[in-house]
Amino acid sequence: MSMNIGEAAKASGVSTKMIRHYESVGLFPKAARTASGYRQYTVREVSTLRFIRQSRDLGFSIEQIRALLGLWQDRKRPSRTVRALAQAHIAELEEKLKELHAMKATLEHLVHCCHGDDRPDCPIIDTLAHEGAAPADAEHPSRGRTAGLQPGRTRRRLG
Amino acid sequence: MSMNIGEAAKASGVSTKMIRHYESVGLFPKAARTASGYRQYTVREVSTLRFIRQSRDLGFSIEQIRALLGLWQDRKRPSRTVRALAQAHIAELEEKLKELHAMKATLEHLVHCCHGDDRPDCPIIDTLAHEGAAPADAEHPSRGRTAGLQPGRTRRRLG
DNA sequence: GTCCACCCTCCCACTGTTGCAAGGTCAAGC
DNA sequence: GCTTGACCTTGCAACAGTGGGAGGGTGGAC
Repeated sequence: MSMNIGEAAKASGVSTKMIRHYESVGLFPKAARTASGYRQYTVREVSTLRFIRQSRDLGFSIEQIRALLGLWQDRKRPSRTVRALAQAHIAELEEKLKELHAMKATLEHLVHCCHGDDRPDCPIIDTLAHEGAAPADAEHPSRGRTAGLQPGRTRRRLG
Repeated sequence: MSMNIGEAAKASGVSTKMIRHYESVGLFPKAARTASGYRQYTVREVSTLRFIRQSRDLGFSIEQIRALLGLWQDRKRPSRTVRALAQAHIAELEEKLKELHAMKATLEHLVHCCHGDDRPDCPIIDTLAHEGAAPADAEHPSRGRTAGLQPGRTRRRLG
C-alpha cells in the first residue's frame, strides 16, 4: 500500500527532487516516515501529486496550485472561485502570448529584410544597434512589465 | 563626454543593477573607473547597452546577445550568421507560443465547461484531479522539455 | 561642515528545476 | 557475515534575470 519516494515519483510523474521540494515549501504535506527515515506514500498522496503535476502542466504557479489544492480539498467551495482562478491564469497566458507574438513578428520582419548571405550588411544587427527599432506591428513593450509564466520550466540550457 | 553609471542607465534604458550585472558576467566590458572607483561610460558604451536592451526586448538570452555583440563588432561577419541566429530564436518563440497556446486552449475549454456559480461541482478541479486531462487540442506536452524564454523577464511576483 | 544624491561592493529574494556530494538503508547474492 | 548496487537521506550550488537592501564612500551645492 505505501511506497517509497521513487515509486511515488514514477506513479505521479513528479520527480523525487520536486516531491521533496514541494514538501519543503509546504505545498505538499510532510510524508510519513519509516523508522529509518524513508518517506512513505499512499495512493492518496500520489493523486495529490498528480493534481500538482496536472496544474503545473497547465502553467499554474506554485502559489496558484496552493490555492487550487485548497479548493480541491474544500468540498463546499463554489465553482465560481475555481473558475475565477483559471480565468486569471488565462489572462496571464494571453499577456505572455501577446508579448511573444510581438517579439516574433518583429524578428520575422527583420529576418525577412536580411538577405542572409556572405555579405556583412545586415538589417537585423542594424536595428538592434540603432534605437527606433521598428516593431513589426505592436508598439514594442518597453522592457520590464508584462509578467510571464513559469521561469523554471523554460530555457533549459539552450545557450 | 563620460558619465556615471546612473546617467548611462538613463541614456540606455538598462538599469544600473543590470549594467553591473552584465559587466560581472562578461557580457559588457569592464568600465573605466575614476580615482574614487566610479564607473565611467562614453556614448560608445551607451550604444552597446542600447544594443543589449534591444536584444533583450526581442527575447534573446544573455548568451545569444553575447553572440550578437560579437557579430555586431565583427564588421566582416556574413549576414547569414546573424539571420540564422534570429531564426533559431524565432523557432524557440514558436515552441513557447505553441506550449502556451495549448495551455490556454485547455483552460478555456475547462472554464467553458464550468458553470462557475455557488455550487461546488467543478470540472476544472475534477480534470486536475483525475489524470487523463483531456487537452483541448494538442496532446499535452508531458512536462519537462520545451525550452522557453527569458525566465527573468517573466512572472514578476504575480504570486 | 553638513546634506543629499549618487556611487561602491556584497548578499538575499524570487521563479522552478536539476546536479552533485557525502552519507545511511535495504535486499540480494556469495 | 560481507559486499554490492539501487535506493534513500540531507544540504548546497547552479541556472536565468531582475530587484531590493545593507553598510559605506564620494561629489558638489549650500
